[in-house]
Amino acid sequence: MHGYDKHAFEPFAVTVDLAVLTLRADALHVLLVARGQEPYAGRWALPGGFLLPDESAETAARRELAEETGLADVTGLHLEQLRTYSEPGRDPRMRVVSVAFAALLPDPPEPHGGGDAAEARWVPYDEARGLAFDHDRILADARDRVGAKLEYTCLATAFCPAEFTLGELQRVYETVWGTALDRPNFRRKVLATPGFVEPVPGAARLTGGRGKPAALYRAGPATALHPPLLRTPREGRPA
Amino acid sequence: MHGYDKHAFEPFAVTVDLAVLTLRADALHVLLVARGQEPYAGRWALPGGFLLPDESAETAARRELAEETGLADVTGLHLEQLRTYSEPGRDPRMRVVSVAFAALLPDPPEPHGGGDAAEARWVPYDEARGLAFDHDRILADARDRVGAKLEYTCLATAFCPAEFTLGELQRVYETVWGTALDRPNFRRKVLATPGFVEPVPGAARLTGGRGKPAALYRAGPATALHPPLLRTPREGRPA
DNA sequence: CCCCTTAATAGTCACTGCGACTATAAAAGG
DNA sequence: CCTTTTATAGTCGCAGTGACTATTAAGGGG
Repeated sequence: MHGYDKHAFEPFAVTVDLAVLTLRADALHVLLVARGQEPYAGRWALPGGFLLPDESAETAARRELAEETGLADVTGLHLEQLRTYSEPGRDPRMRVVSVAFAALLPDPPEPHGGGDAAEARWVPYDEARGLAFDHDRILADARDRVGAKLEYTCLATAFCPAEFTLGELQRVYETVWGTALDRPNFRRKVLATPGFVEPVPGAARLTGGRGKPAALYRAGPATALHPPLLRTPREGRPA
Repeated sequence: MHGYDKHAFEPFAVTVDLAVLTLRADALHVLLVARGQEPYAGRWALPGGFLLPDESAETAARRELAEETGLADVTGLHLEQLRTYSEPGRDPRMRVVSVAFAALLPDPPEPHGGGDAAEARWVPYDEARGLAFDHDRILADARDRVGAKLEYTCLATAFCPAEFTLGELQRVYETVWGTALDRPNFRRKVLATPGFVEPVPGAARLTGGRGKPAALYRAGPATALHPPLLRTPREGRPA
């Protein structure tokens, strides 16, 4: 009850764990670091670390994100608090309470070795199993949360660069959800939602693609989708 | 990271804070306790307390819920982890990291004095302002989360007793959302969602109400609402 | 240079879900 | 017997959307 002299309390170690997600080659990838020491030495784990004395969990998460990705500016990146994992046995050494975050990156930096991690790699989501601690669960929760928020928020643009085509935006949905979407219907829906995307004044993408050049869009001011873009899959996976 | 010998770490106090919500007289109420000591002595606060050494946050939250409500069995009650509040200045005495939960009660127990709280009261949500610490924000977050989850989950039944009428279920939505809903449309929507509610074999509520006796329903096995029950208000508040 | 492929964009059609509304049924109270 | 209250049944029309076809504009290969 908030009365420190009425109840003894145990000190806990508090960490943040980050599920850093991005899209590489039309597949959802997650940033993993190799553990160099026990426990779980040699296993892959989510990046993370301890809270410093004057940090909030959000501040610590953004600091870790900058360290691990090597990116100079992480201020614009979407950071989402998932939940806190506090089961007594989740770290075999001591009580560690961990606040988990999901981070969404538009352009993944190269397979780097930033921060103090021995090794860091982008791993396809489907191959990221057998992680250290309870990180399998944290990663699954991150994907669930992001997938759900795609339905009723404008979160998808967080996976896209500043200017993007509707095809790229659609591929975000298809990749995270693992379903194929009808292109004209997706287009109609996105453009009918005010503030979701806005066209870049006078531009079209030309020599890059194979087909007809697509118009470029920017993320709009809207944050919620009304009505939502519901997950109703067709049969196949995206080509 | 996660290498304890590479980085020093600060020990933190970890608490849980509970936004215990219920419906009394067609108004959303929250359980508050009066603080007896500094800081915020005399102010109202959300119930909560420290994690014990062998407890997860969920376990501690359920223990606190039982202590504060005085209920013998809290196993069936819905407990929802909101998020973790960890800003450095949120407790003036020391670093306290708090995992916040929302708890939903069907039948509120009488204005009790359970647990070790000096005084505990049910307070209408609209009058619960000026709480201690950052509890105003936690409470607002709780209401937002519950309101949002009513849209796309079957959470509303957590506010109802084991057997309830569709009118009671509708009043949950109207009270939490603060909007009036069309009764025939609500009924059609709920009954069209498989697994949301199921009729009690042979029962109807008789002498209690004023009008035609309503059929009784139980919560069904479904957990998600597809498609969702979107918040589209009419003009007035419920009578 | 023509044609095939690829991808973006435009448009159609029908069905579903839902908001708005009206009508009927079954109780209590005066 | 009437009014009031609440539950239940049903109707109508529109918006959103799934499924589908057509057209446009690029690149690549013969």
